[in-house]
Amino acid sequence: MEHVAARAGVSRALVSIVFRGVAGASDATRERVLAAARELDYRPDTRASRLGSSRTRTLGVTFSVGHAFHGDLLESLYTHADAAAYELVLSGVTPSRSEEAAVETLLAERCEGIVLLGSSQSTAQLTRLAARLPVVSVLRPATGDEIGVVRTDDTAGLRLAVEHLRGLGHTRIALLDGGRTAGATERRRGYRSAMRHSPALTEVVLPGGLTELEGAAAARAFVELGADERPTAVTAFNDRCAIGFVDVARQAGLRVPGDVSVVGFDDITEAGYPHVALTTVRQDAARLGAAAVRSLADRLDGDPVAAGTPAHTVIAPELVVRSSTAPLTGRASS
Amino acid sequence: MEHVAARAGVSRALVSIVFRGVAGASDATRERVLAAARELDYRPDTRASRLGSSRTRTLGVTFSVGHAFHGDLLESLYTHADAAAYELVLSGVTPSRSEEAAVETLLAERCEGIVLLGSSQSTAQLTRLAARLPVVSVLRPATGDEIGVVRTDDTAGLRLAVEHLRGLGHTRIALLDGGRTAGATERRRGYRSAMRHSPALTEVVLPGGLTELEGAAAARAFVELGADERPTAVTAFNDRCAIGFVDVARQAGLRVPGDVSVVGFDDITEAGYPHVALTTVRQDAARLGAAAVRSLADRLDGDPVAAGTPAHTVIAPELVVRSSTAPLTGRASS
DNA sequence: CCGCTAGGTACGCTTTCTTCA
DNA sequence: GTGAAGAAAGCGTACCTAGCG
Repeated sequence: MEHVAARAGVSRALVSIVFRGVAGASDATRERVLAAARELDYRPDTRASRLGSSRTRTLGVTFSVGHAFHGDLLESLYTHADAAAYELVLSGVTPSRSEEAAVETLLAERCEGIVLLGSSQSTAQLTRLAARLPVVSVLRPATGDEIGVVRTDDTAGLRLAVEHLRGLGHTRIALLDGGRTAGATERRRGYRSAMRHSPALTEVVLPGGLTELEGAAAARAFVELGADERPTAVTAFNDRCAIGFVDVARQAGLRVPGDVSVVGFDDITEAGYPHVALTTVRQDAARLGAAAVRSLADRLDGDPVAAGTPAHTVIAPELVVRSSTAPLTGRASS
Repeated sequence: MEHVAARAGVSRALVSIVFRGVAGASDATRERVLAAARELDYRPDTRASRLGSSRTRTLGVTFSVGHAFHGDLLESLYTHADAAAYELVLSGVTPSRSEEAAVETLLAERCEGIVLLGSSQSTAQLTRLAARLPVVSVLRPATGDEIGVVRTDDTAGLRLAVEHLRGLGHTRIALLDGGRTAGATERRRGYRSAMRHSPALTEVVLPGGLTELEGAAAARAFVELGADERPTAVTAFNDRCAIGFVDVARQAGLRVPGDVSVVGFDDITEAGYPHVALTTVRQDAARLGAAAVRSLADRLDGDPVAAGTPAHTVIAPELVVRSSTAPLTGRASS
């Protein structure tokens, strides 16, 4: 920094002013400083700047590595954090690296707030963490006043799915359940409430899960059902589960959507590929990420309204109709 | 830190010694300090520790968010960095956040070395970066003495695939090419050299790519080929491409492996699912990650042998035979 | 020699102050 | 009033030295 100051013929304080982008330097000087920095290949040391200032302006994020939808969320988080003048520090969760460990490193980095993507921590753990610094849980509903929540209206999402299938004439509609995964309870509730809305509908809940593997297993169970009692439509916990289901159903000779209509959840990139063309309930990654950053930024930047109990932002899902669903035909099963 | 010292009845220097895990404190004191820290919920500030010491003991990693195989690599990197007493700082690449930007933030964090996963930077950029600090490119071959490379032997991988198919009696074997992606050139070379090994083999190169989308497109082109000239086997750029190909081929009425055998590359988790059961060339994520960390650690920890030209580590791939390949039958096409 | 204290400097910045043109 | 210099304190550690029992 001193070298840059010397080269630009200014004081070190000026260099600091220029790099922080605050007022106090003329455009000419600003350009001179930046030129000197470029020539010396200098860039401010983020460790030192965070130490020096009272604020670190850093948000921590835990995410599951290799999780497609988390990738979409990260993209949105990067964009909105940048716009709000925050930096992101990432901490990955892997089969051998727990979410707790990931959070530990974020705390040691002294980030000011934490975004948890699809957290699997207990409410007690979340509450303890939220007592320490602002926390927002994305995709996972959480109780407690201290913790911000940003999620899709899962219940409404499943209602959309069921309504869509009912509108196509289906009455026996199965749910591929998500078990104890984040959001699964809400989706089950949405399914049940939509199904009970009309007495003509028959509920069938099959164990599903997060991945194609569980969708495939569910499809095998589905095929085992006699043609008479077999549902004519299925709404899955998520897209990957739906895709696994479709694969195995087709391998077993069922036509999709001819014999069974399938609806997913998330709208991951793959769902939109022409050869997949999965009808699904879209979660809006862009808005989820924006809301997560806003939740933390509002609290950190001292918005007195937000300072109290953090809001629970629930974003409306959207049904995306593609080619995995079709009207019920006379012969429901082959 | 001062509070912890006071609570444990020791000096600040002792607290530092305990948390750095260096010699100079008795076990009893060590326990007392840790207990005090636990009670006060104290943990050392990594920003400050890195500032204070001459070494940051930090490795930067760029990766593509949502990329399944990068997730596997990250897991391995976390494990081995930890073992080598380095911390990892992650910087994600997204459609709207370039690899250059990702590297910038890593440099500003003052990490001591950089791991690039599937870099798409030019050789000139890589060379410039490598002149600044130790760099290792994983999955992407790179020329230049300054830059470490850790990759799978892509050429050998495609030879394995072709040999496997030839051993099953196939002679018309197509390649779904990866274009300009990292490693594609090497795989193409492996394909060509293996095919030319035997005059009986007929080369067919179709444009493929990284995702199911491109595999699906290749399958459409494949189906268009007359049954006579249509290859009986396909080796794809990677698993996702292979999976897209299989999906569309089956939708078009071709049997896999009855009418066409398919080999992938990578061995992503999905390839091993029973309903997918893709024969593929496995890249060993665990060893790739280990080698990447070792490459940097050797150079950083002053191993005089490694200090010169960093090694190019090439890891042997392994053929994993599942159910997407079968012997050529009398009627090669339906 | 070990375990420890006490006090210092260093790290690379931020931030605030006063001063000057 | 605005742009800038220069000084000084501080951030939370690491690390060193001197010294004590």
